[in-house]
Amino acid sequence: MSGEGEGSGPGRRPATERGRATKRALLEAGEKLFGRVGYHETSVADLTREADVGHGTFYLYFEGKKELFRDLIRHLSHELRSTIARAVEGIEDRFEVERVGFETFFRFALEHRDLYTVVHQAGAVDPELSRWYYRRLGEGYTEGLAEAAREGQIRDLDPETMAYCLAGMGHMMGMRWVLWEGEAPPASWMEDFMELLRHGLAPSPGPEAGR
Amino acid sequence: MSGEGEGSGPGRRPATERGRATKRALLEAGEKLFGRVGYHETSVADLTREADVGHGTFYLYFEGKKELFRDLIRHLSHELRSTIARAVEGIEDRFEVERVGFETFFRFALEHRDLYTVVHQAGAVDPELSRWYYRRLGEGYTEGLAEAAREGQIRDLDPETMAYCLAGMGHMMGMRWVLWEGEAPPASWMEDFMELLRHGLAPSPGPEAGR
Amino acid sequence: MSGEGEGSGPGRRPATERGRATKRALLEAGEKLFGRVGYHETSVADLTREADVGHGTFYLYFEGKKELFRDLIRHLSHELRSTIARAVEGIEDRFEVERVGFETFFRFALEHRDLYTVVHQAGAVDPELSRWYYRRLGEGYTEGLAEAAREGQIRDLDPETMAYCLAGMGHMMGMRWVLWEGEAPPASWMEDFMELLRHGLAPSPGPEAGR
Amino acid sequence: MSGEGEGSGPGRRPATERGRATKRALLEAGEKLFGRVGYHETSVADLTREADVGHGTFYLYFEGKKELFRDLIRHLSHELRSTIARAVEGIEDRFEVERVGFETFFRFALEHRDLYTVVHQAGAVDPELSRWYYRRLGEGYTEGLAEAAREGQIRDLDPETMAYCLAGMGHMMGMRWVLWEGEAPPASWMEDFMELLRHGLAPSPGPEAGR
DNA sequence: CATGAATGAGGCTTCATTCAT
DNA sequence: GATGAATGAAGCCTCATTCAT
Repeated sequence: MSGEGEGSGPGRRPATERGRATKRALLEAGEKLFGRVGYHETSVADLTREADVGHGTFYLYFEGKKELFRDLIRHLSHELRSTIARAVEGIEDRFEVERVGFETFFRFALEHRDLYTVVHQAGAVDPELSRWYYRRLGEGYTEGLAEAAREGQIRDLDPETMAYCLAGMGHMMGMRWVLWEGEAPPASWMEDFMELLRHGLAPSPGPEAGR
Repeated sequence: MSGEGEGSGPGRRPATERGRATKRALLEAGEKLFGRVGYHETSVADLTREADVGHGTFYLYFEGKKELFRDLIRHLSHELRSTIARAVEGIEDRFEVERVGFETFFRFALEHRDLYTVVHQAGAVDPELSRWYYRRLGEGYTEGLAEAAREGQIRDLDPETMAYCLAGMGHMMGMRWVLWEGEAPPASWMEDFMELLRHGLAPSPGPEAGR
Repeated sequence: MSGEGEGSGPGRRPATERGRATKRALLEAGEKLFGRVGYHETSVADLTREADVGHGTFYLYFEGKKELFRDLIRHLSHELRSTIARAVEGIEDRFEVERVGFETFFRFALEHRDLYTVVHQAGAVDPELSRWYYRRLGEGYTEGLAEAAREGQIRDLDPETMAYCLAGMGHMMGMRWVLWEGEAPPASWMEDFMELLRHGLAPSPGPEAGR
Repeated sequence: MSGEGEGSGPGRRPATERGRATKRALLEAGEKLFGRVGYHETSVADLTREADVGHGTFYLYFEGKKELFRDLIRHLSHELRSTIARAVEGIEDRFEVERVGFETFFRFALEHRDLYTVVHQAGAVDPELSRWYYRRLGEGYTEGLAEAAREGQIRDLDPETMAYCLAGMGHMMGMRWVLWEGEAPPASWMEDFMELLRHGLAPSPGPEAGR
């Protein structure tokens, strides 16, 4: 990944099946408690209690509280990106990619609401980590938009700019609906949002007038 | 504001000029330290040391660390909204309003970088407060877009949807540039961003002539 | 009085009428708050707020919180003793003296319930003061019983022993009724109590009827 | 016990032998320091220092200072009542029960002087707890006296009244001698006290006719 | 006489982390 | 691999008291 500052590595790797189960239980406890109660409001004792393991066991698998947090973010990042990638795989039309992509994103966020909430705390827990997360997301997005632009499917603007703008819209809508209301944005919002995208991103009209 | 739950009010109000200066010094210390070091990494002792007042003095003006934080957010919210309002006052063309508005926003964020960073921690400190902040911003924005839509200046979509989308773009661009790079988004980004806005928001062309 | 330990003196004496009123207000605040909330749970700030005077004003009249407490105890001690003395003045029969004395005591405690509660904290605030209070009470009581014994009105036992025993009964009854129930001991208790005083626990002999 | 309000239970129960020893050490420290220095004058740091354990260890076994205090009172209450009960077990004559009971009480108080002193602070630390303590004591005592009255061994008065009166005498004598002088009431006091119990204040009838 | 701002020592409590079993 | 007891640094907050106005 990138500079963690103190640097680390993923705690100890569990060797036995039992160990794996323990580590998983702790990660799940982290997802649940960090998401619902907050990182700073959750103590290691809370985590081990929730995971139903001994207090000291925690340090067998993580170097500290922050590392569990990082693991969670890394995990979410990977999961989210691959889930979306899988969902849009094979779709040719870029607008369809966007529609499906965002729908997948909102559904994912909703299904992993606790985990999604965790991301929103990243900046306050470890700015570097937050940066890494968004940059990573941005890179993939930029890539996709660049290709669509090359193919003339969308307006020929700086793909990174477009990526951050689109991501921002998704971010705010996710906050507004998934985080605050606990539901996906309603159809009407999705339609208007797509309308915005469509005209905003539509390639400039063509031969005679174009740009 | 809205329901804080425990709520309370802004600590004790200073009665003398000296008191006002002390409270101001503490607020400035909070802006600086919360912004640079982070809310959870800043102790009340750090604040009083920075403000150069006795430790106990803090509690004369604030009920606790969180209240100072809230004051800061409230202050920023007000300051930001009124700064933008002043900047776009009198401008007729909605796209010009957007351009100037966002430019003002980025400049403001850059000039109050510490304070701006504080907002990004709000969700992790007090979710309710964060909600209040964004909702407040969203309301004003929605209002403006609704009017522009009524006047036919922009596409007739749900103003709230548009408000959250635009705010999201600004949010992410602010993060990318102001927070990460310490500078305003470069001109090229602003241009592409406006292009996106312009076509996305442009009123639907109507049967005969489009634009 | 006796050894205060750090010794002191009654704060500053108010010189003007206004000063006297202020000091009185503070004493009343002390009676009320110490009584209802407790000595340790009451801060000087609470006292000045209740008395509606400036915070610093307190130290014009008292050397500290403890001194106000002492003043209260001294005052109560004097008031109680003189009230009872006045009530039993002129009564010849010792049993009547006891009856009236205890009734007066309970009524007094009830009417000055806050103040009475204050005494119960004395031991925990300043053991020396508590001792002084009880010893003072004991002395007067002992005196009275000694005289009654000399006159053959009551059994010829060590008057001090009797004094402490009688005081103990009153103390516990006061606790049971005044403190816990907020009312004077009911008539039935008073009767049985007097019966006990008069004849102890031995079953009434009644040569013919016994009971 | 009864309604503590916040109530809770006795901190965490130690699971190992080592834990039990630690908790015991803390309780003993509490008995000693609360007794000699006073509840409010004793800090948790004092307690852990005396018990020779780390500061944080305290909170493994108690929810706070007050809970240790409560444990102490509960413990004393139980200990005292069972000690007296054992001492008077099998004694038929009620006056002998009283004599032995009070002697046992004074001896107990003397041997656990620190702990006994703690009780005297209960009212100032937690009025509810104090009430509980005295009521509990009163109940058992009332019971015993009621039975003796039924058997015609003692005067037929309200047993509760008698219980509180007798308890009061013991209380005050305990204060006068155990607390203030550090010794049990001298034999002369005990004799006169028993005489009082037996016959009350009425003058002894004299050989022929009394008064 | 009165005030209220200011102070800093000191109390309570939490918690990440270590370690012996 | 697992545990839970132990720790002490560090944080938050209160408050009696002083002092300049």
